[in-house]
Amino acid sequence: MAGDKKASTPRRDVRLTEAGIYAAALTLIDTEGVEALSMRKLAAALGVNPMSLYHHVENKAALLAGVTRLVVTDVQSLTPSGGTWRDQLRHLARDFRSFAQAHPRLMEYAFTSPGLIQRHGILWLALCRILTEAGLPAEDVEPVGAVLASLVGGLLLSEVNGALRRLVDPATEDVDAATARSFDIAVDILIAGLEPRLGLRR
Amino acid sequence: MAGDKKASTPRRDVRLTEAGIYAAALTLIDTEGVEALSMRKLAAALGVNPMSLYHHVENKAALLAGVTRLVVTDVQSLTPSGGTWRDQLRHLARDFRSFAQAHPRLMEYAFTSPGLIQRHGILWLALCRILTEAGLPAEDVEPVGAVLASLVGGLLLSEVNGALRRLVDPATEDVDAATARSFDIAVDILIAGLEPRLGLRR
DNA sequence: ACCTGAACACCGTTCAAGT
DNA sequence: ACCTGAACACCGTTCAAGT
Repeated sequence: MAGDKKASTPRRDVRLTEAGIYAAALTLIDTEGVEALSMRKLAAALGVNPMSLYHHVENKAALLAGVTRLVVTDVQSLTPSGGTWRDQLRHLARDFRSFAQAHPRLMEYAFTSPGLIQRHGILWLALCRILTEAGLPAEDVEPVGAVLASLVGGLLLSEVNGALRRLVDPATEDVDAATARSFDIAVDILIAGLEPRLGLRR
Repeated sequence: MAGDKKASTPRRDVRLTEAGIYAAALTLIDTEGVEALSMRKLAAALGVNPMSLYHHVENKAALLAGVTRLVVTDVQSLTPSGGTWRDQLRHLARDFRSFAQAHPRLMEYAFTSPGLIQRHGILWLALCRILTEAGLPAEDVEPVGAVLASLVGGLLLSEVNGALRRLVDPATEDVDAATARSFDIAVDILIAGLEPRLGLRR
């Protein structure tokens, strides 16, 4: 109703800002995919000269990194909450998944390049805390955590890029249910697989 | 000694062929990465006009798919062999890993796009067979197999793109040993996690 | 300080023309 | 049949110039 031709942000002369650029880039990515994002198209969406972007963003790589950072730090809402370590791990995995599903096109890129899960990032710290509380020996927490994060990341990537859908029987009618089930299976396997590594205390 | 400027293949007038194009593309990818592969550079490496490629390959996407297929069907050497299902699964995982490590730059791309692991492909069939023989209920074989493939794929991607290296303590001196250990941890977790899903027979 | 136009060195791909 | 040159519609980015 507002702007038909100029996408959703006709912010003509509103003064360019780094955050504004990231926001516009994100909606472009969500709509058309990362491969469709170009500095020139982004500038056009913002109603600005392509070169103006370079005053706020170093280059395209930095732009993509910035957008990813913006989205990933948005997941602050991780509820560590109580429950058994199993429940907490399951909860964390779900958070990770819904975060991936919020911006699947971006995730296709983000999972590919390293640095999605940051050391000292929220996901990482939460994961390590849960593993420690579960009774995993201290020296195993980081290596096992890294492995778990990579495994789950891979699963989410397969879900997001359709590889999982292609592997599971293609005749499935309810795709969403099938991939949700896949996710549950994965988390169950990982939790059960963790069990023997924990200390004697349950 | 032979050709210094023209890369390794100075195949001037040897008549262009689909296989030759794939081979040249693969060495280019192995050397400089997928993002450095362009139709024009590839043509230059072959000593040929860029447009000539289009007589043997539909477009760049088909080229990449072809190179991936070429490499992936090269892993025929999967030794199903005997041993417990645990050993066989471990063996299969290692095959998958060494295949990823043979062409890491290509894998960065291949893991990202769906279709690396094909239904009815060798890896997939071997995986399903092992799971069946392990005693996994028949209706679980495909969903669990899809999940395992995605999980391991994610781990290998993290290894290949450096995400894993970044997550595990960056002060590690022997990086290869650390990522090899990560892989062993992952496979152990997956095998242990599979255990409770198997039938009563061991 | 912020923005811009012109320009450079690239892309993938189409198409009509050559042999 | 196979190859090519010119051309089209794009890229990211630099740089000197404008306000």
